[in-house]
Amino acid sequence: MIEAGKPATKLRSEAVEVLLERGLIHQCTDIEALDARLAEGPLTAYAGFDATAASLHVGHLMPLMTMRWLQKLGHRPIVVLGGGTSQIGDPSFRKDARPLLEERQIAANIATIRRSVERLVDMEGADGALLVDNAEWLTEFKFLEFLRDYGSQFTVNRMMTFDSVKSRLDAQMPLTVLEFCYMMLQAVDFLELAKRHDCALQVGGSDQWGNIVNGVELGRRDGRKLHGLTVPLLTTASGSKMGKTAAGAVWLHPEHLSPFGFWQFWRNTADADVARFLRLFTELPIREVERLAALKGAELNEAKKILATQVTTIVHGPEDARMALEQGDALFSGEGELSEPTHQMPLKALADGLGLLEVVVHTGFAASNGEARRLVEGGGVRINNQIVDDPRRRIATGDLAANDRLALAVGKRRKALIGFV
RNA sequence: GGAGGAGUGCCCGAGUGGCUAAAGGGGACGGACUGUAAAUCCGUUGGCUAUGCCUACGUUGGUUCGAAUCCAACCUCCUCCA
Repeated sequence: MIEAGKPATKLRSEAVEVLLERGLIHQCTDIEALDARLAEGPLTAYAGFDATAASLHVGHLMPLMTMRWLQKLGHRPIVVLGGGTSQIGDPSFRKDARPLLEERQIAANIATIRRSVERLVDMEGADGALLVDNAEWLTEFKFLEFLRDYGSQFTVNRMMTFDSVKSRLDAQMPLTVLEFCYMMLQAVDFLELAKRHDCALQVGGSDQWGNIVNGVELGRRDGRKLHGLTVPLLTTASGSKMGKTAAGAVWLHPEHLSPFGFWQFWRNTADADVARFLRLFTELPIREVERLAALKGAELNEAKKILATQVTTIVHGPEDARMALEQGDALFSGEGELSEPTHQMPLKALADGLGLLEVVVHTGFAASNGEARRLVEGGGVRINNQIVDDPRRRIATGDLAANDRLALAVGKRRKALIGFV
């Protein structure tokens, strides 16, 4: 296996060229072979997402952007929703087992994730992207058959060499057979997609490398040439994992993070990250990316707005992006206020006695009551533009503006308008 | 195979019986400054139905009124010897 990077020979495919240029390639099983294959003609590629949370987050955006580029360049994406694998839980690089999800929960998560995915890849037409659920085939297997057909293709020896499970074994934490088999299932997914849809490439996060390699190897035993590609781990210039804020992940689904909150996240990008993020998360021509990245000082703020608006357009659509841009401008240029609610809470809650902390947590600006309390005590929380430093403060009808709305701000940049209905 | 050292909170790392939800640093978040940036300075940094309760110092058991701290076994990593 070749780790990453630059092919020794000249590139032949536009796809590899674009993905490299965009910074979307971290590792590849065989970049030259993939390049040659992509140059030959349309290829079918897949990226899988487990339904472990109710929404995708910005970390998932990179494989999805890869899918978009491939589609744009004439290839066909398949997005696999892990209705089957989510029942197992991927142990990769995890210190302990995930709590097992209920089937109902998985189904609900999948429905939400599906909506985000449908925005990101074009499902229309005969050549459109496919959206499939691996429960379709994984739940069909009979245990003995599965063991005989696939269990014989894997050795425990090989499986234990993967870093993704090694950490768990080293830490002497239990790794159940259930979890250990996850990589087999993902490998089988790949082979199944190869058989059903002639899929020959799997794209995933760098933590998926082991799972992907297993699929490629399984394919080889079946006489197929499959390829694997990982996107880089998303980090900020300051070196920390990105996509998680103190209060949690940056969700793609509007119910979990409002389009305005999403826009704000990108608008708040550090100077040093602007160029890289424009490459990774927008589809602006490289020439334009370079022009924007070259802006100096405060002018870079324009580039950040363009970044935010572009990404928001891709994820939430042009309408929401435009509104977010307008609200952002109004909010930070002068006395403007949010005009549309970013969050909803039941009006009834007021009567029952609604605490300020609860509201802060509800907006996602704090992950727990304790954190919300600290924010309030530190003078970082404002209601209707007034700093409120009493954590026991309750929200009453009198706090609401017209239309039963409450303006809440945490820090200078995070603002919400809560609509009570 | 033998001898020694180590495993701590998101990360690094101090702590060798109560004053330890655990020094210090990084990161993150809030405040000041600014360009909704960076750097700098100040503050905060386990959870909860909260004058209390729960969870946390590799794992499991033990000693003790009381353990991250002592004992035993186990697991993993490092160094030295064979």
